[in-house]
Amino acid sequence: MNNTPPDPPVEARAARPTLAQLAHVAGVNKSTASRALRGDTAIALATRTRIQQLARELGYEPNASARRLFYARTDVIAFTLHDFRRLESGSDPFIAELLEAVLNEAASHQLDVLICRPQPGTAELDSYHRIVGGHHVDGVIVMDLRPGDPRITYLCAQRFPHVLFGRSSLEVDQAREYPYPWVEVDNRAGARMGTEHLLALGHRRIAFLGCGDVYTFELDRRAGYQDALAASGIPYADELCTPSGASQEDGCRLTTELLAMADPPTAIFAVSDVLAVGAMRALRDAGRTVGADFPVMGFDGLGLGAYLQPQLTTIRQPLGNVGRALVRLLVATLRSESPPEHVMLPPELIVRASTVSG
Amino acid sequence: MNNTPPDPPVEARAARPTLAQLAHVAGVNKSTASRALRGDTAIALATRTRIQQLARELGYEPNASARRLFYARTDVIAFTLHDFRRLESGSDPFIAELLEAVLNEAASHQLDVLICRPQPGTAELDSYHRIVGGHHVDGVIVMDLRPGDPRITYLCAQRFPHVLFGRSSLEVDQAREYPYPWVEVDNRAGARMGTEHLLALGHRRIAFLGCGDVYTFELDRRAGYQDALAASGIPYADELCTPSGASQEDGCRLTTELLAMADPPTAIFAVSDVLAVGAMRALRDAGRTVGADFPVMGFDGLGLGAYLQPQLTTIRQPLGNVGRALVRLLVATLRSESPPEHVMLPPELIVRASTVSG
DNA sequence: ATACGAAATGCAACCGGTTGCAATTGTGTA
DNA sequence: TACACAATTGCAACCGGTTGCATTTCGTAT
Repeated sequence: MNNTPPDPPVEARAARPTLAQLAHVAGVNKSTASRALRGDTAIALATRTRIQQLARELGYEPNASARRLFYARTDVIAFTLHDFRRLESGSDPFIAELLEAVLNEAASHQLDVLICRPQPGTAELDSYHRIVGGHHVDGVIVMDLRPGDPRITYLCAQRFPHVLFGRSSLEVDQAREYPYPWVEVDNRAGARMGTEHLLALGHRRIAFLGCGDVYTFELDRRAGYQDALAASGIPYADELCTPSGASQEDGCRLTTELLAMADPPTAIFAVSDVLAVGAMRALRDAGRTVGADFPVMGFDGLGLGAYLQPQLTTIRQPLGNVGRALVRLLVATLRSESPPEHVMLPPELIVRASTVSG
Repeated sequence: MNNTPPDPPVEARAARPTLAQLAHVAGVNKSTASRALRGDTAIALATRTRIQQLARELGYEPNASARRLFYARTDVIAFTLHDFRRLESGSDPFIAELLEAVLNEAASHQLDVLICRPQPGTAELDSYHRIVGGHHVDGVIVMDLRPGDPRITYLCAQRFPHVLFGRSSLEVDQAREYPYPWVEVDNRAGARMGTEHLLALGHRRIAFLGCGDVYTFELDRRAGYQDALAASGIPYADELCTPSGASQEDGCRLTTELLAMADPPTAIFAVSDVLAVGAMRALRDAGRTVGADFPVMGFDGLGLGAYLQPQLTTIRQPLGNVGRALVRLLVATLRSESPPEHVMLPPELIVRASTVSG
């Protein structure tokens, strides 16, 4: 039984032949082989099938770099992460859920996806220069936009195909159509809906837990929060809206500070589920009970919200739809099929035990 | 103020010049420009700085495809996902945590990362043929191995650089050194540790909740489970080890079936945290209390375990270390610096409220 | 002034595919 | 048998970098 010779487990290296080698074996010219493989009917059927068969036998695969060089096209798109984004489920599952949808949709368009995180210690735009200028990819998905985002400026100046998740600044986009597609969740309406939910529960001092006013999505959510207050005739209190940071720890810390105020808030609207988790921890540590007693709500609608105790009320972003739309619109732009589409998706209020008792 | 002309927001397309164009502007030959940009001291210092300066002004970036064609190297590595893996935090945060570490480590080696999910409806190996044969990437990270995994066979036959997270079959690797690096968490020891924890709590009928015997990691964990039973003189009961599937729902369903047995288990060891979550739900639905009363433990040590109510006892895999090691070893292989390293990392038992009461 | 070696730059081929066009072969018709 | 024309296939240039080697330019020693 076990008398197989002690070969190394790797066989002699398979040749992975080039087109020239394949053609040589087939006894035809490189160009003939190329046409045969692409199914060009100018090549006689017999020759065509013979070469295709041979290619299969030899395991021929066209060299991607050579092809890309000729076509000036890579069939790869980039998914670019901002510095603060983390994939780990503990800190930022948001990206993971979005990426999942992007990967699936990209696969169905025969595109590969390159994930780019800015190199630590380099300027933010460096990776864009390299990736975009060097034609590493055909298009870019950009998220976590800020007003006047320099990445957008660069991509537009280069006329490089891209799609935004979000918008870089309200003013510009309202004045004239942005010449590239974007997908956005109506953050303002969502935040208003969430704040109204807390107002309907009878709360008047509602803290707005943000991560800092840098990002457009936060500005929009803050505006929605203010809309809701104004509609109820409640004055906006700046001390209830101190920014914290993006992590759970930040949310926990700021909530502790809020509770120590002379006139503390009676409910918390967090700008993300992750911050809400931190707020819940702070409240628990302070001996408070999260729920109808002291409501906390998040924003994003991540899967983890359903695991929490109590389960988290949140504004769900349809990240699956967002991811699919991003890729679909980017593909349309690459094919320049049509003027850029701008998609605004509605968020959804999910009421759970963290704001109302079971 | 607002009297700026109604230009389109994109400026005239920046040229993104080629090397030839750059050289022409500089009044030198293509080859001189190339050498100047790479800092070749054969080029006079004055010429060199002049060309570098010009390149900066024109925003020149070398074309990646051309460079890759010449060097037969892409500086991209592939992270290949198996069919059943999902990134969403609700279903499989495992990948997200691993990927996070891989991305960071890759960035520090100046490598880009391509994420590959097999195209739906195509043979498993198709994406490997395309990516590997077509030189899309320099190396591949492979995970979710099965005994006799065809991907491994292919990669070895092609002598294509790769690194495994896990091993494809115990027998082969024990008989002789695998010629490529791998990183593994000691699944067998981990599962034994976990099972012993449940045994120490006095349990004798411990269910092993698996996702099917396809993957090596599960076979190893099952072996560790059996080791622990054997060491305590407890007979292995096949009916307590029915496989379920990979999702929460699978874990929930199988647990419900287990509870309906004539002689049901009194504790559950799940092969993954995700399955454990499903088991906990089934128990809650059945009116049982998870904890000292009916312990449930998982495997993986994902961040979500700390959010659960009760918090989940688990065997933590050091996914950060795994990810860093995978990239580091793959890079070493690409540089063929040294014979392949094989790294075995110890898992860690994290005892929380799902097996012992607070 | 002449020669000579070093310094600086240019020429051309190459990486592996693709394609316009020319050249060859083969078929049908006058 | 000769000729027109279609069907096949080959030649060569190109995509945008890189590099071996030849060539030019310069400073310096004789």
